[in-house]
Amino acid sequence: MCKNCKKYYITTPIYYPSGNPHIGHCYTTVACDSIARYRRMQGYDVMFLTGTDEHGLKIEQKAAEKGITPKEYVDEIVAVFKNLWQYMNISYDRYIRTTDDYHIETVQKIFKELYDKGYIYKGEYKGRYCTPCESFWTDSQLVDGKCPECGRDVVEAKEEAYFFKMSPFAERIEKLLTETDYLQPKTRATELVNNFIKPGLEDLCVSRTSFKWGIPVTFDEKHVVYVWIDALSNYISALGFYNDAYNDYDHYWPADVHMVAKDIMRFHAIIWPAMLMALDLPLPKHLAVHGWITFNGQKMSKSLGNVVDPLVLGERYGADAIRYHILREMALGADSSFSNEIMINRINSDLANGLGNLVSRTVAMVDKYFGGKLPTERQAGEFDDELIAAATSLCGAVDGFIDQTQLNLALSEIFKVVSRANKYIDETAPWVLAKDESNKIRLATVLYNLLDTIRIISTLLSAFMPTTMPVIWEQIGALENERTYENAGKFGVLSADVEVKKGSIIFPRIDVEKEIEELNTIISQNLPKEEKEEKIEVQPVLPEIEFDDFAKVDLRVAKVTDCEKVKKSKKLLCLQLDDGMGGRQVVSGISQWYKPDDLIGKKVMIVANLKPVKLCGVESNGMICAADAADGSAKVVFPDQSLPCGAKVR
RNA sequence: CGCGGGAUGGAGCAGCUCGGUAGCUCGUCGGGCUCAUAACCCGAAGGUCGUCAGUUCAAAUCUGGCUCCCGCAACCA
Repeated sequence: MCKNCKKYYITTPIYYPSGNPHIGHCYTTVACDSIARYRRMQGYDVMFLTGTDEHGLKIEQKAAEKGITPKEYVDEIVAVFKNLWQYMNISYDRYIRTTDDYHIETVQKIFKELYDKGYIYKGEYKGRYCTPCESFWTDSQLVDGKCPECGRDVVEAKEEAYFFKMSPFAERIEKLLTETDYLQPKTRATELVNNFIKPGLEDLCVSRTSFKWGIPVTFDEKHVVYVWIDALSNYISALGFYNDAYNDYDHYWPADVHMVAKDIMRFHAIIWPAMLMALDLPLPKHLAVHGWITFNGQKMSKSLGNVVDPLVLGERYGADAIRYHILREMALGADSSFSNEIMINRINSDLANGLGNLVSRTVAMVDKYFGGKLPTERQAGEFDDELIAAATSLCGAVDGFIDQTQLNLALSEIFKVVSRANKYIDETAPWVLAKDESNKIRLATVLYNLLDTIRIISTLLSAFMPTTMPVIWEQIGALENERTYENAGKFGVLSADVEVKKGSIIFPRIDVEKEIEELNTIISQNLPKEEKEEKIEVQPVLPEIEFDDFAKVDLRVAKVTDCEKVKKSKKLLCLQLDDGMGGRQVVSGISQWYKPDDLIGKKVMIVANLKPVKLCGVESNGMICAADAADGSAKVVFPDQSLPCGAKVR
């Protein structure tokens, strides 16, 4: 490692291993990997960190379901993650697990320091408590004011908890978001400021007593550290901050880039800076936020059966093709759609037709016209300058986009040169030159220019597609000292008598229709299996009640006379009902599954004597009976449509 | 009246800061070429730039109203 070089520290989030990795995990990781590789190529002393966030209630529960310890459970999944990263050729320097001893040590020390400094204080977490279940619920989780798990009464209760005081940092954080280039893209800054900072930063609950699978608070053993301080600290514990496992904190911190998906932007944009401020540590330089990968327009979801297994795709098309596709498709900040068709078309047009074919035809001509080895004489000609200019200026353009973490644009620049080179072949028509022996020198020049352009392209692309570029180097005869970053801005680097080696096709063209059919088959094969497995977990029957208890619930039949979406809400429909008693208005959270027209005119069952409440400012007098479907949606329970409005259900 | 982003040829996007021939990729159609992975190159068709009004000699671009989408927050009683 070069001591004089500038350092570069880049991180992915640490992923939560409550399930296997999917293509979304791949995006962040592949993007970071590409940047890390590019920086290394530029001569930076790079530290590239990834890992897993292994504590918490959900892991504890998942492990219990399988009858193994939480550690055994995460060990299994972490192996899957690491296997995928190996397959995708991820060059991380360090892999942190929050269950590692040194991380635990760091978190405990940080927690204590924040406590000693007065930023963490012991307080009370107020909520509704169900004693038999030993669980806290928020008001919104309660079902009819009772425990959603056992249906028993809950009591207003307080749980002891530690809180992190964030308000002292509000002003500095607001400035960080609005006045610096910390957040990329910056468009999201206003959103954060308006939603969280302006209303006043609330103190953050940073410990729990309700589960055990976490890092114990050293000075109060019944508490475990809750996710924020545990997970976010990984970025410095991995460097040896407050532990002896590593000792390069001083060298690498602050991070140059934390890359995250938009769902965890908030924690990295507000809580993490607040923690660092409280600890008096320097802040990371950039937070790069990218969007979701959507599948055929829908958000990825297991129940939709659209979770794309990166390994399956990789086996079919190669890890680099997958890497290329997700990097090329995803713009900083925006969502990007993923579908088999988009991916295959992209691979075909850019990789097979564009780059792969360029290499193939160039090498084939050198082989055919010169037996694989170029003569050393040259003769410049028309079109050369334009190609050379495009090739030599490429490196600078790519640098610029890498600096802004705009990898899709960097790739776009590179492929413009691929196109330019293909055009150059048409302009110079080597096959015509080859017909006349007197043009041999010119022909050699044209082919040399092409080879050297490919050398530049493939050098720059090697950060993005590390597996296949060496194959290209092999074919165009680029030696190790020729395919360096320094040479990416220069022309005429390949030796004059360069020798090519015809090889296999680098990116085979994919038969779109056939392939999509096969992928659909794979997906549909997986679907029924998943659906069977996903038969809903039948909730345990609630404790016995007396008839009198049931009689308290007044169920009625009512007809939907009108129905509309509650504006500014995603889930709520506002229904006007004819209940045979003059009508009433009910709000119901089924907007995702029912359009107003689906319900108007239908008769439904309602709970008629529920205490009225306001939802999103709209009054609701009762509730529509609905049941959970296997796919997680809700379905309204429709009574016999001939029943009169107001009929009592018994 | 919670906050923010968006609506541009069939699809996906750029252009809007600093008004003045509407650009790119894919797709479609026509032509060229034959070195190459039926790939490559050239050309064409296709857009009243969401809607209504205003400012202006001139608006995709500036101003205001409206409609619809998408995030965030809140909300499945």
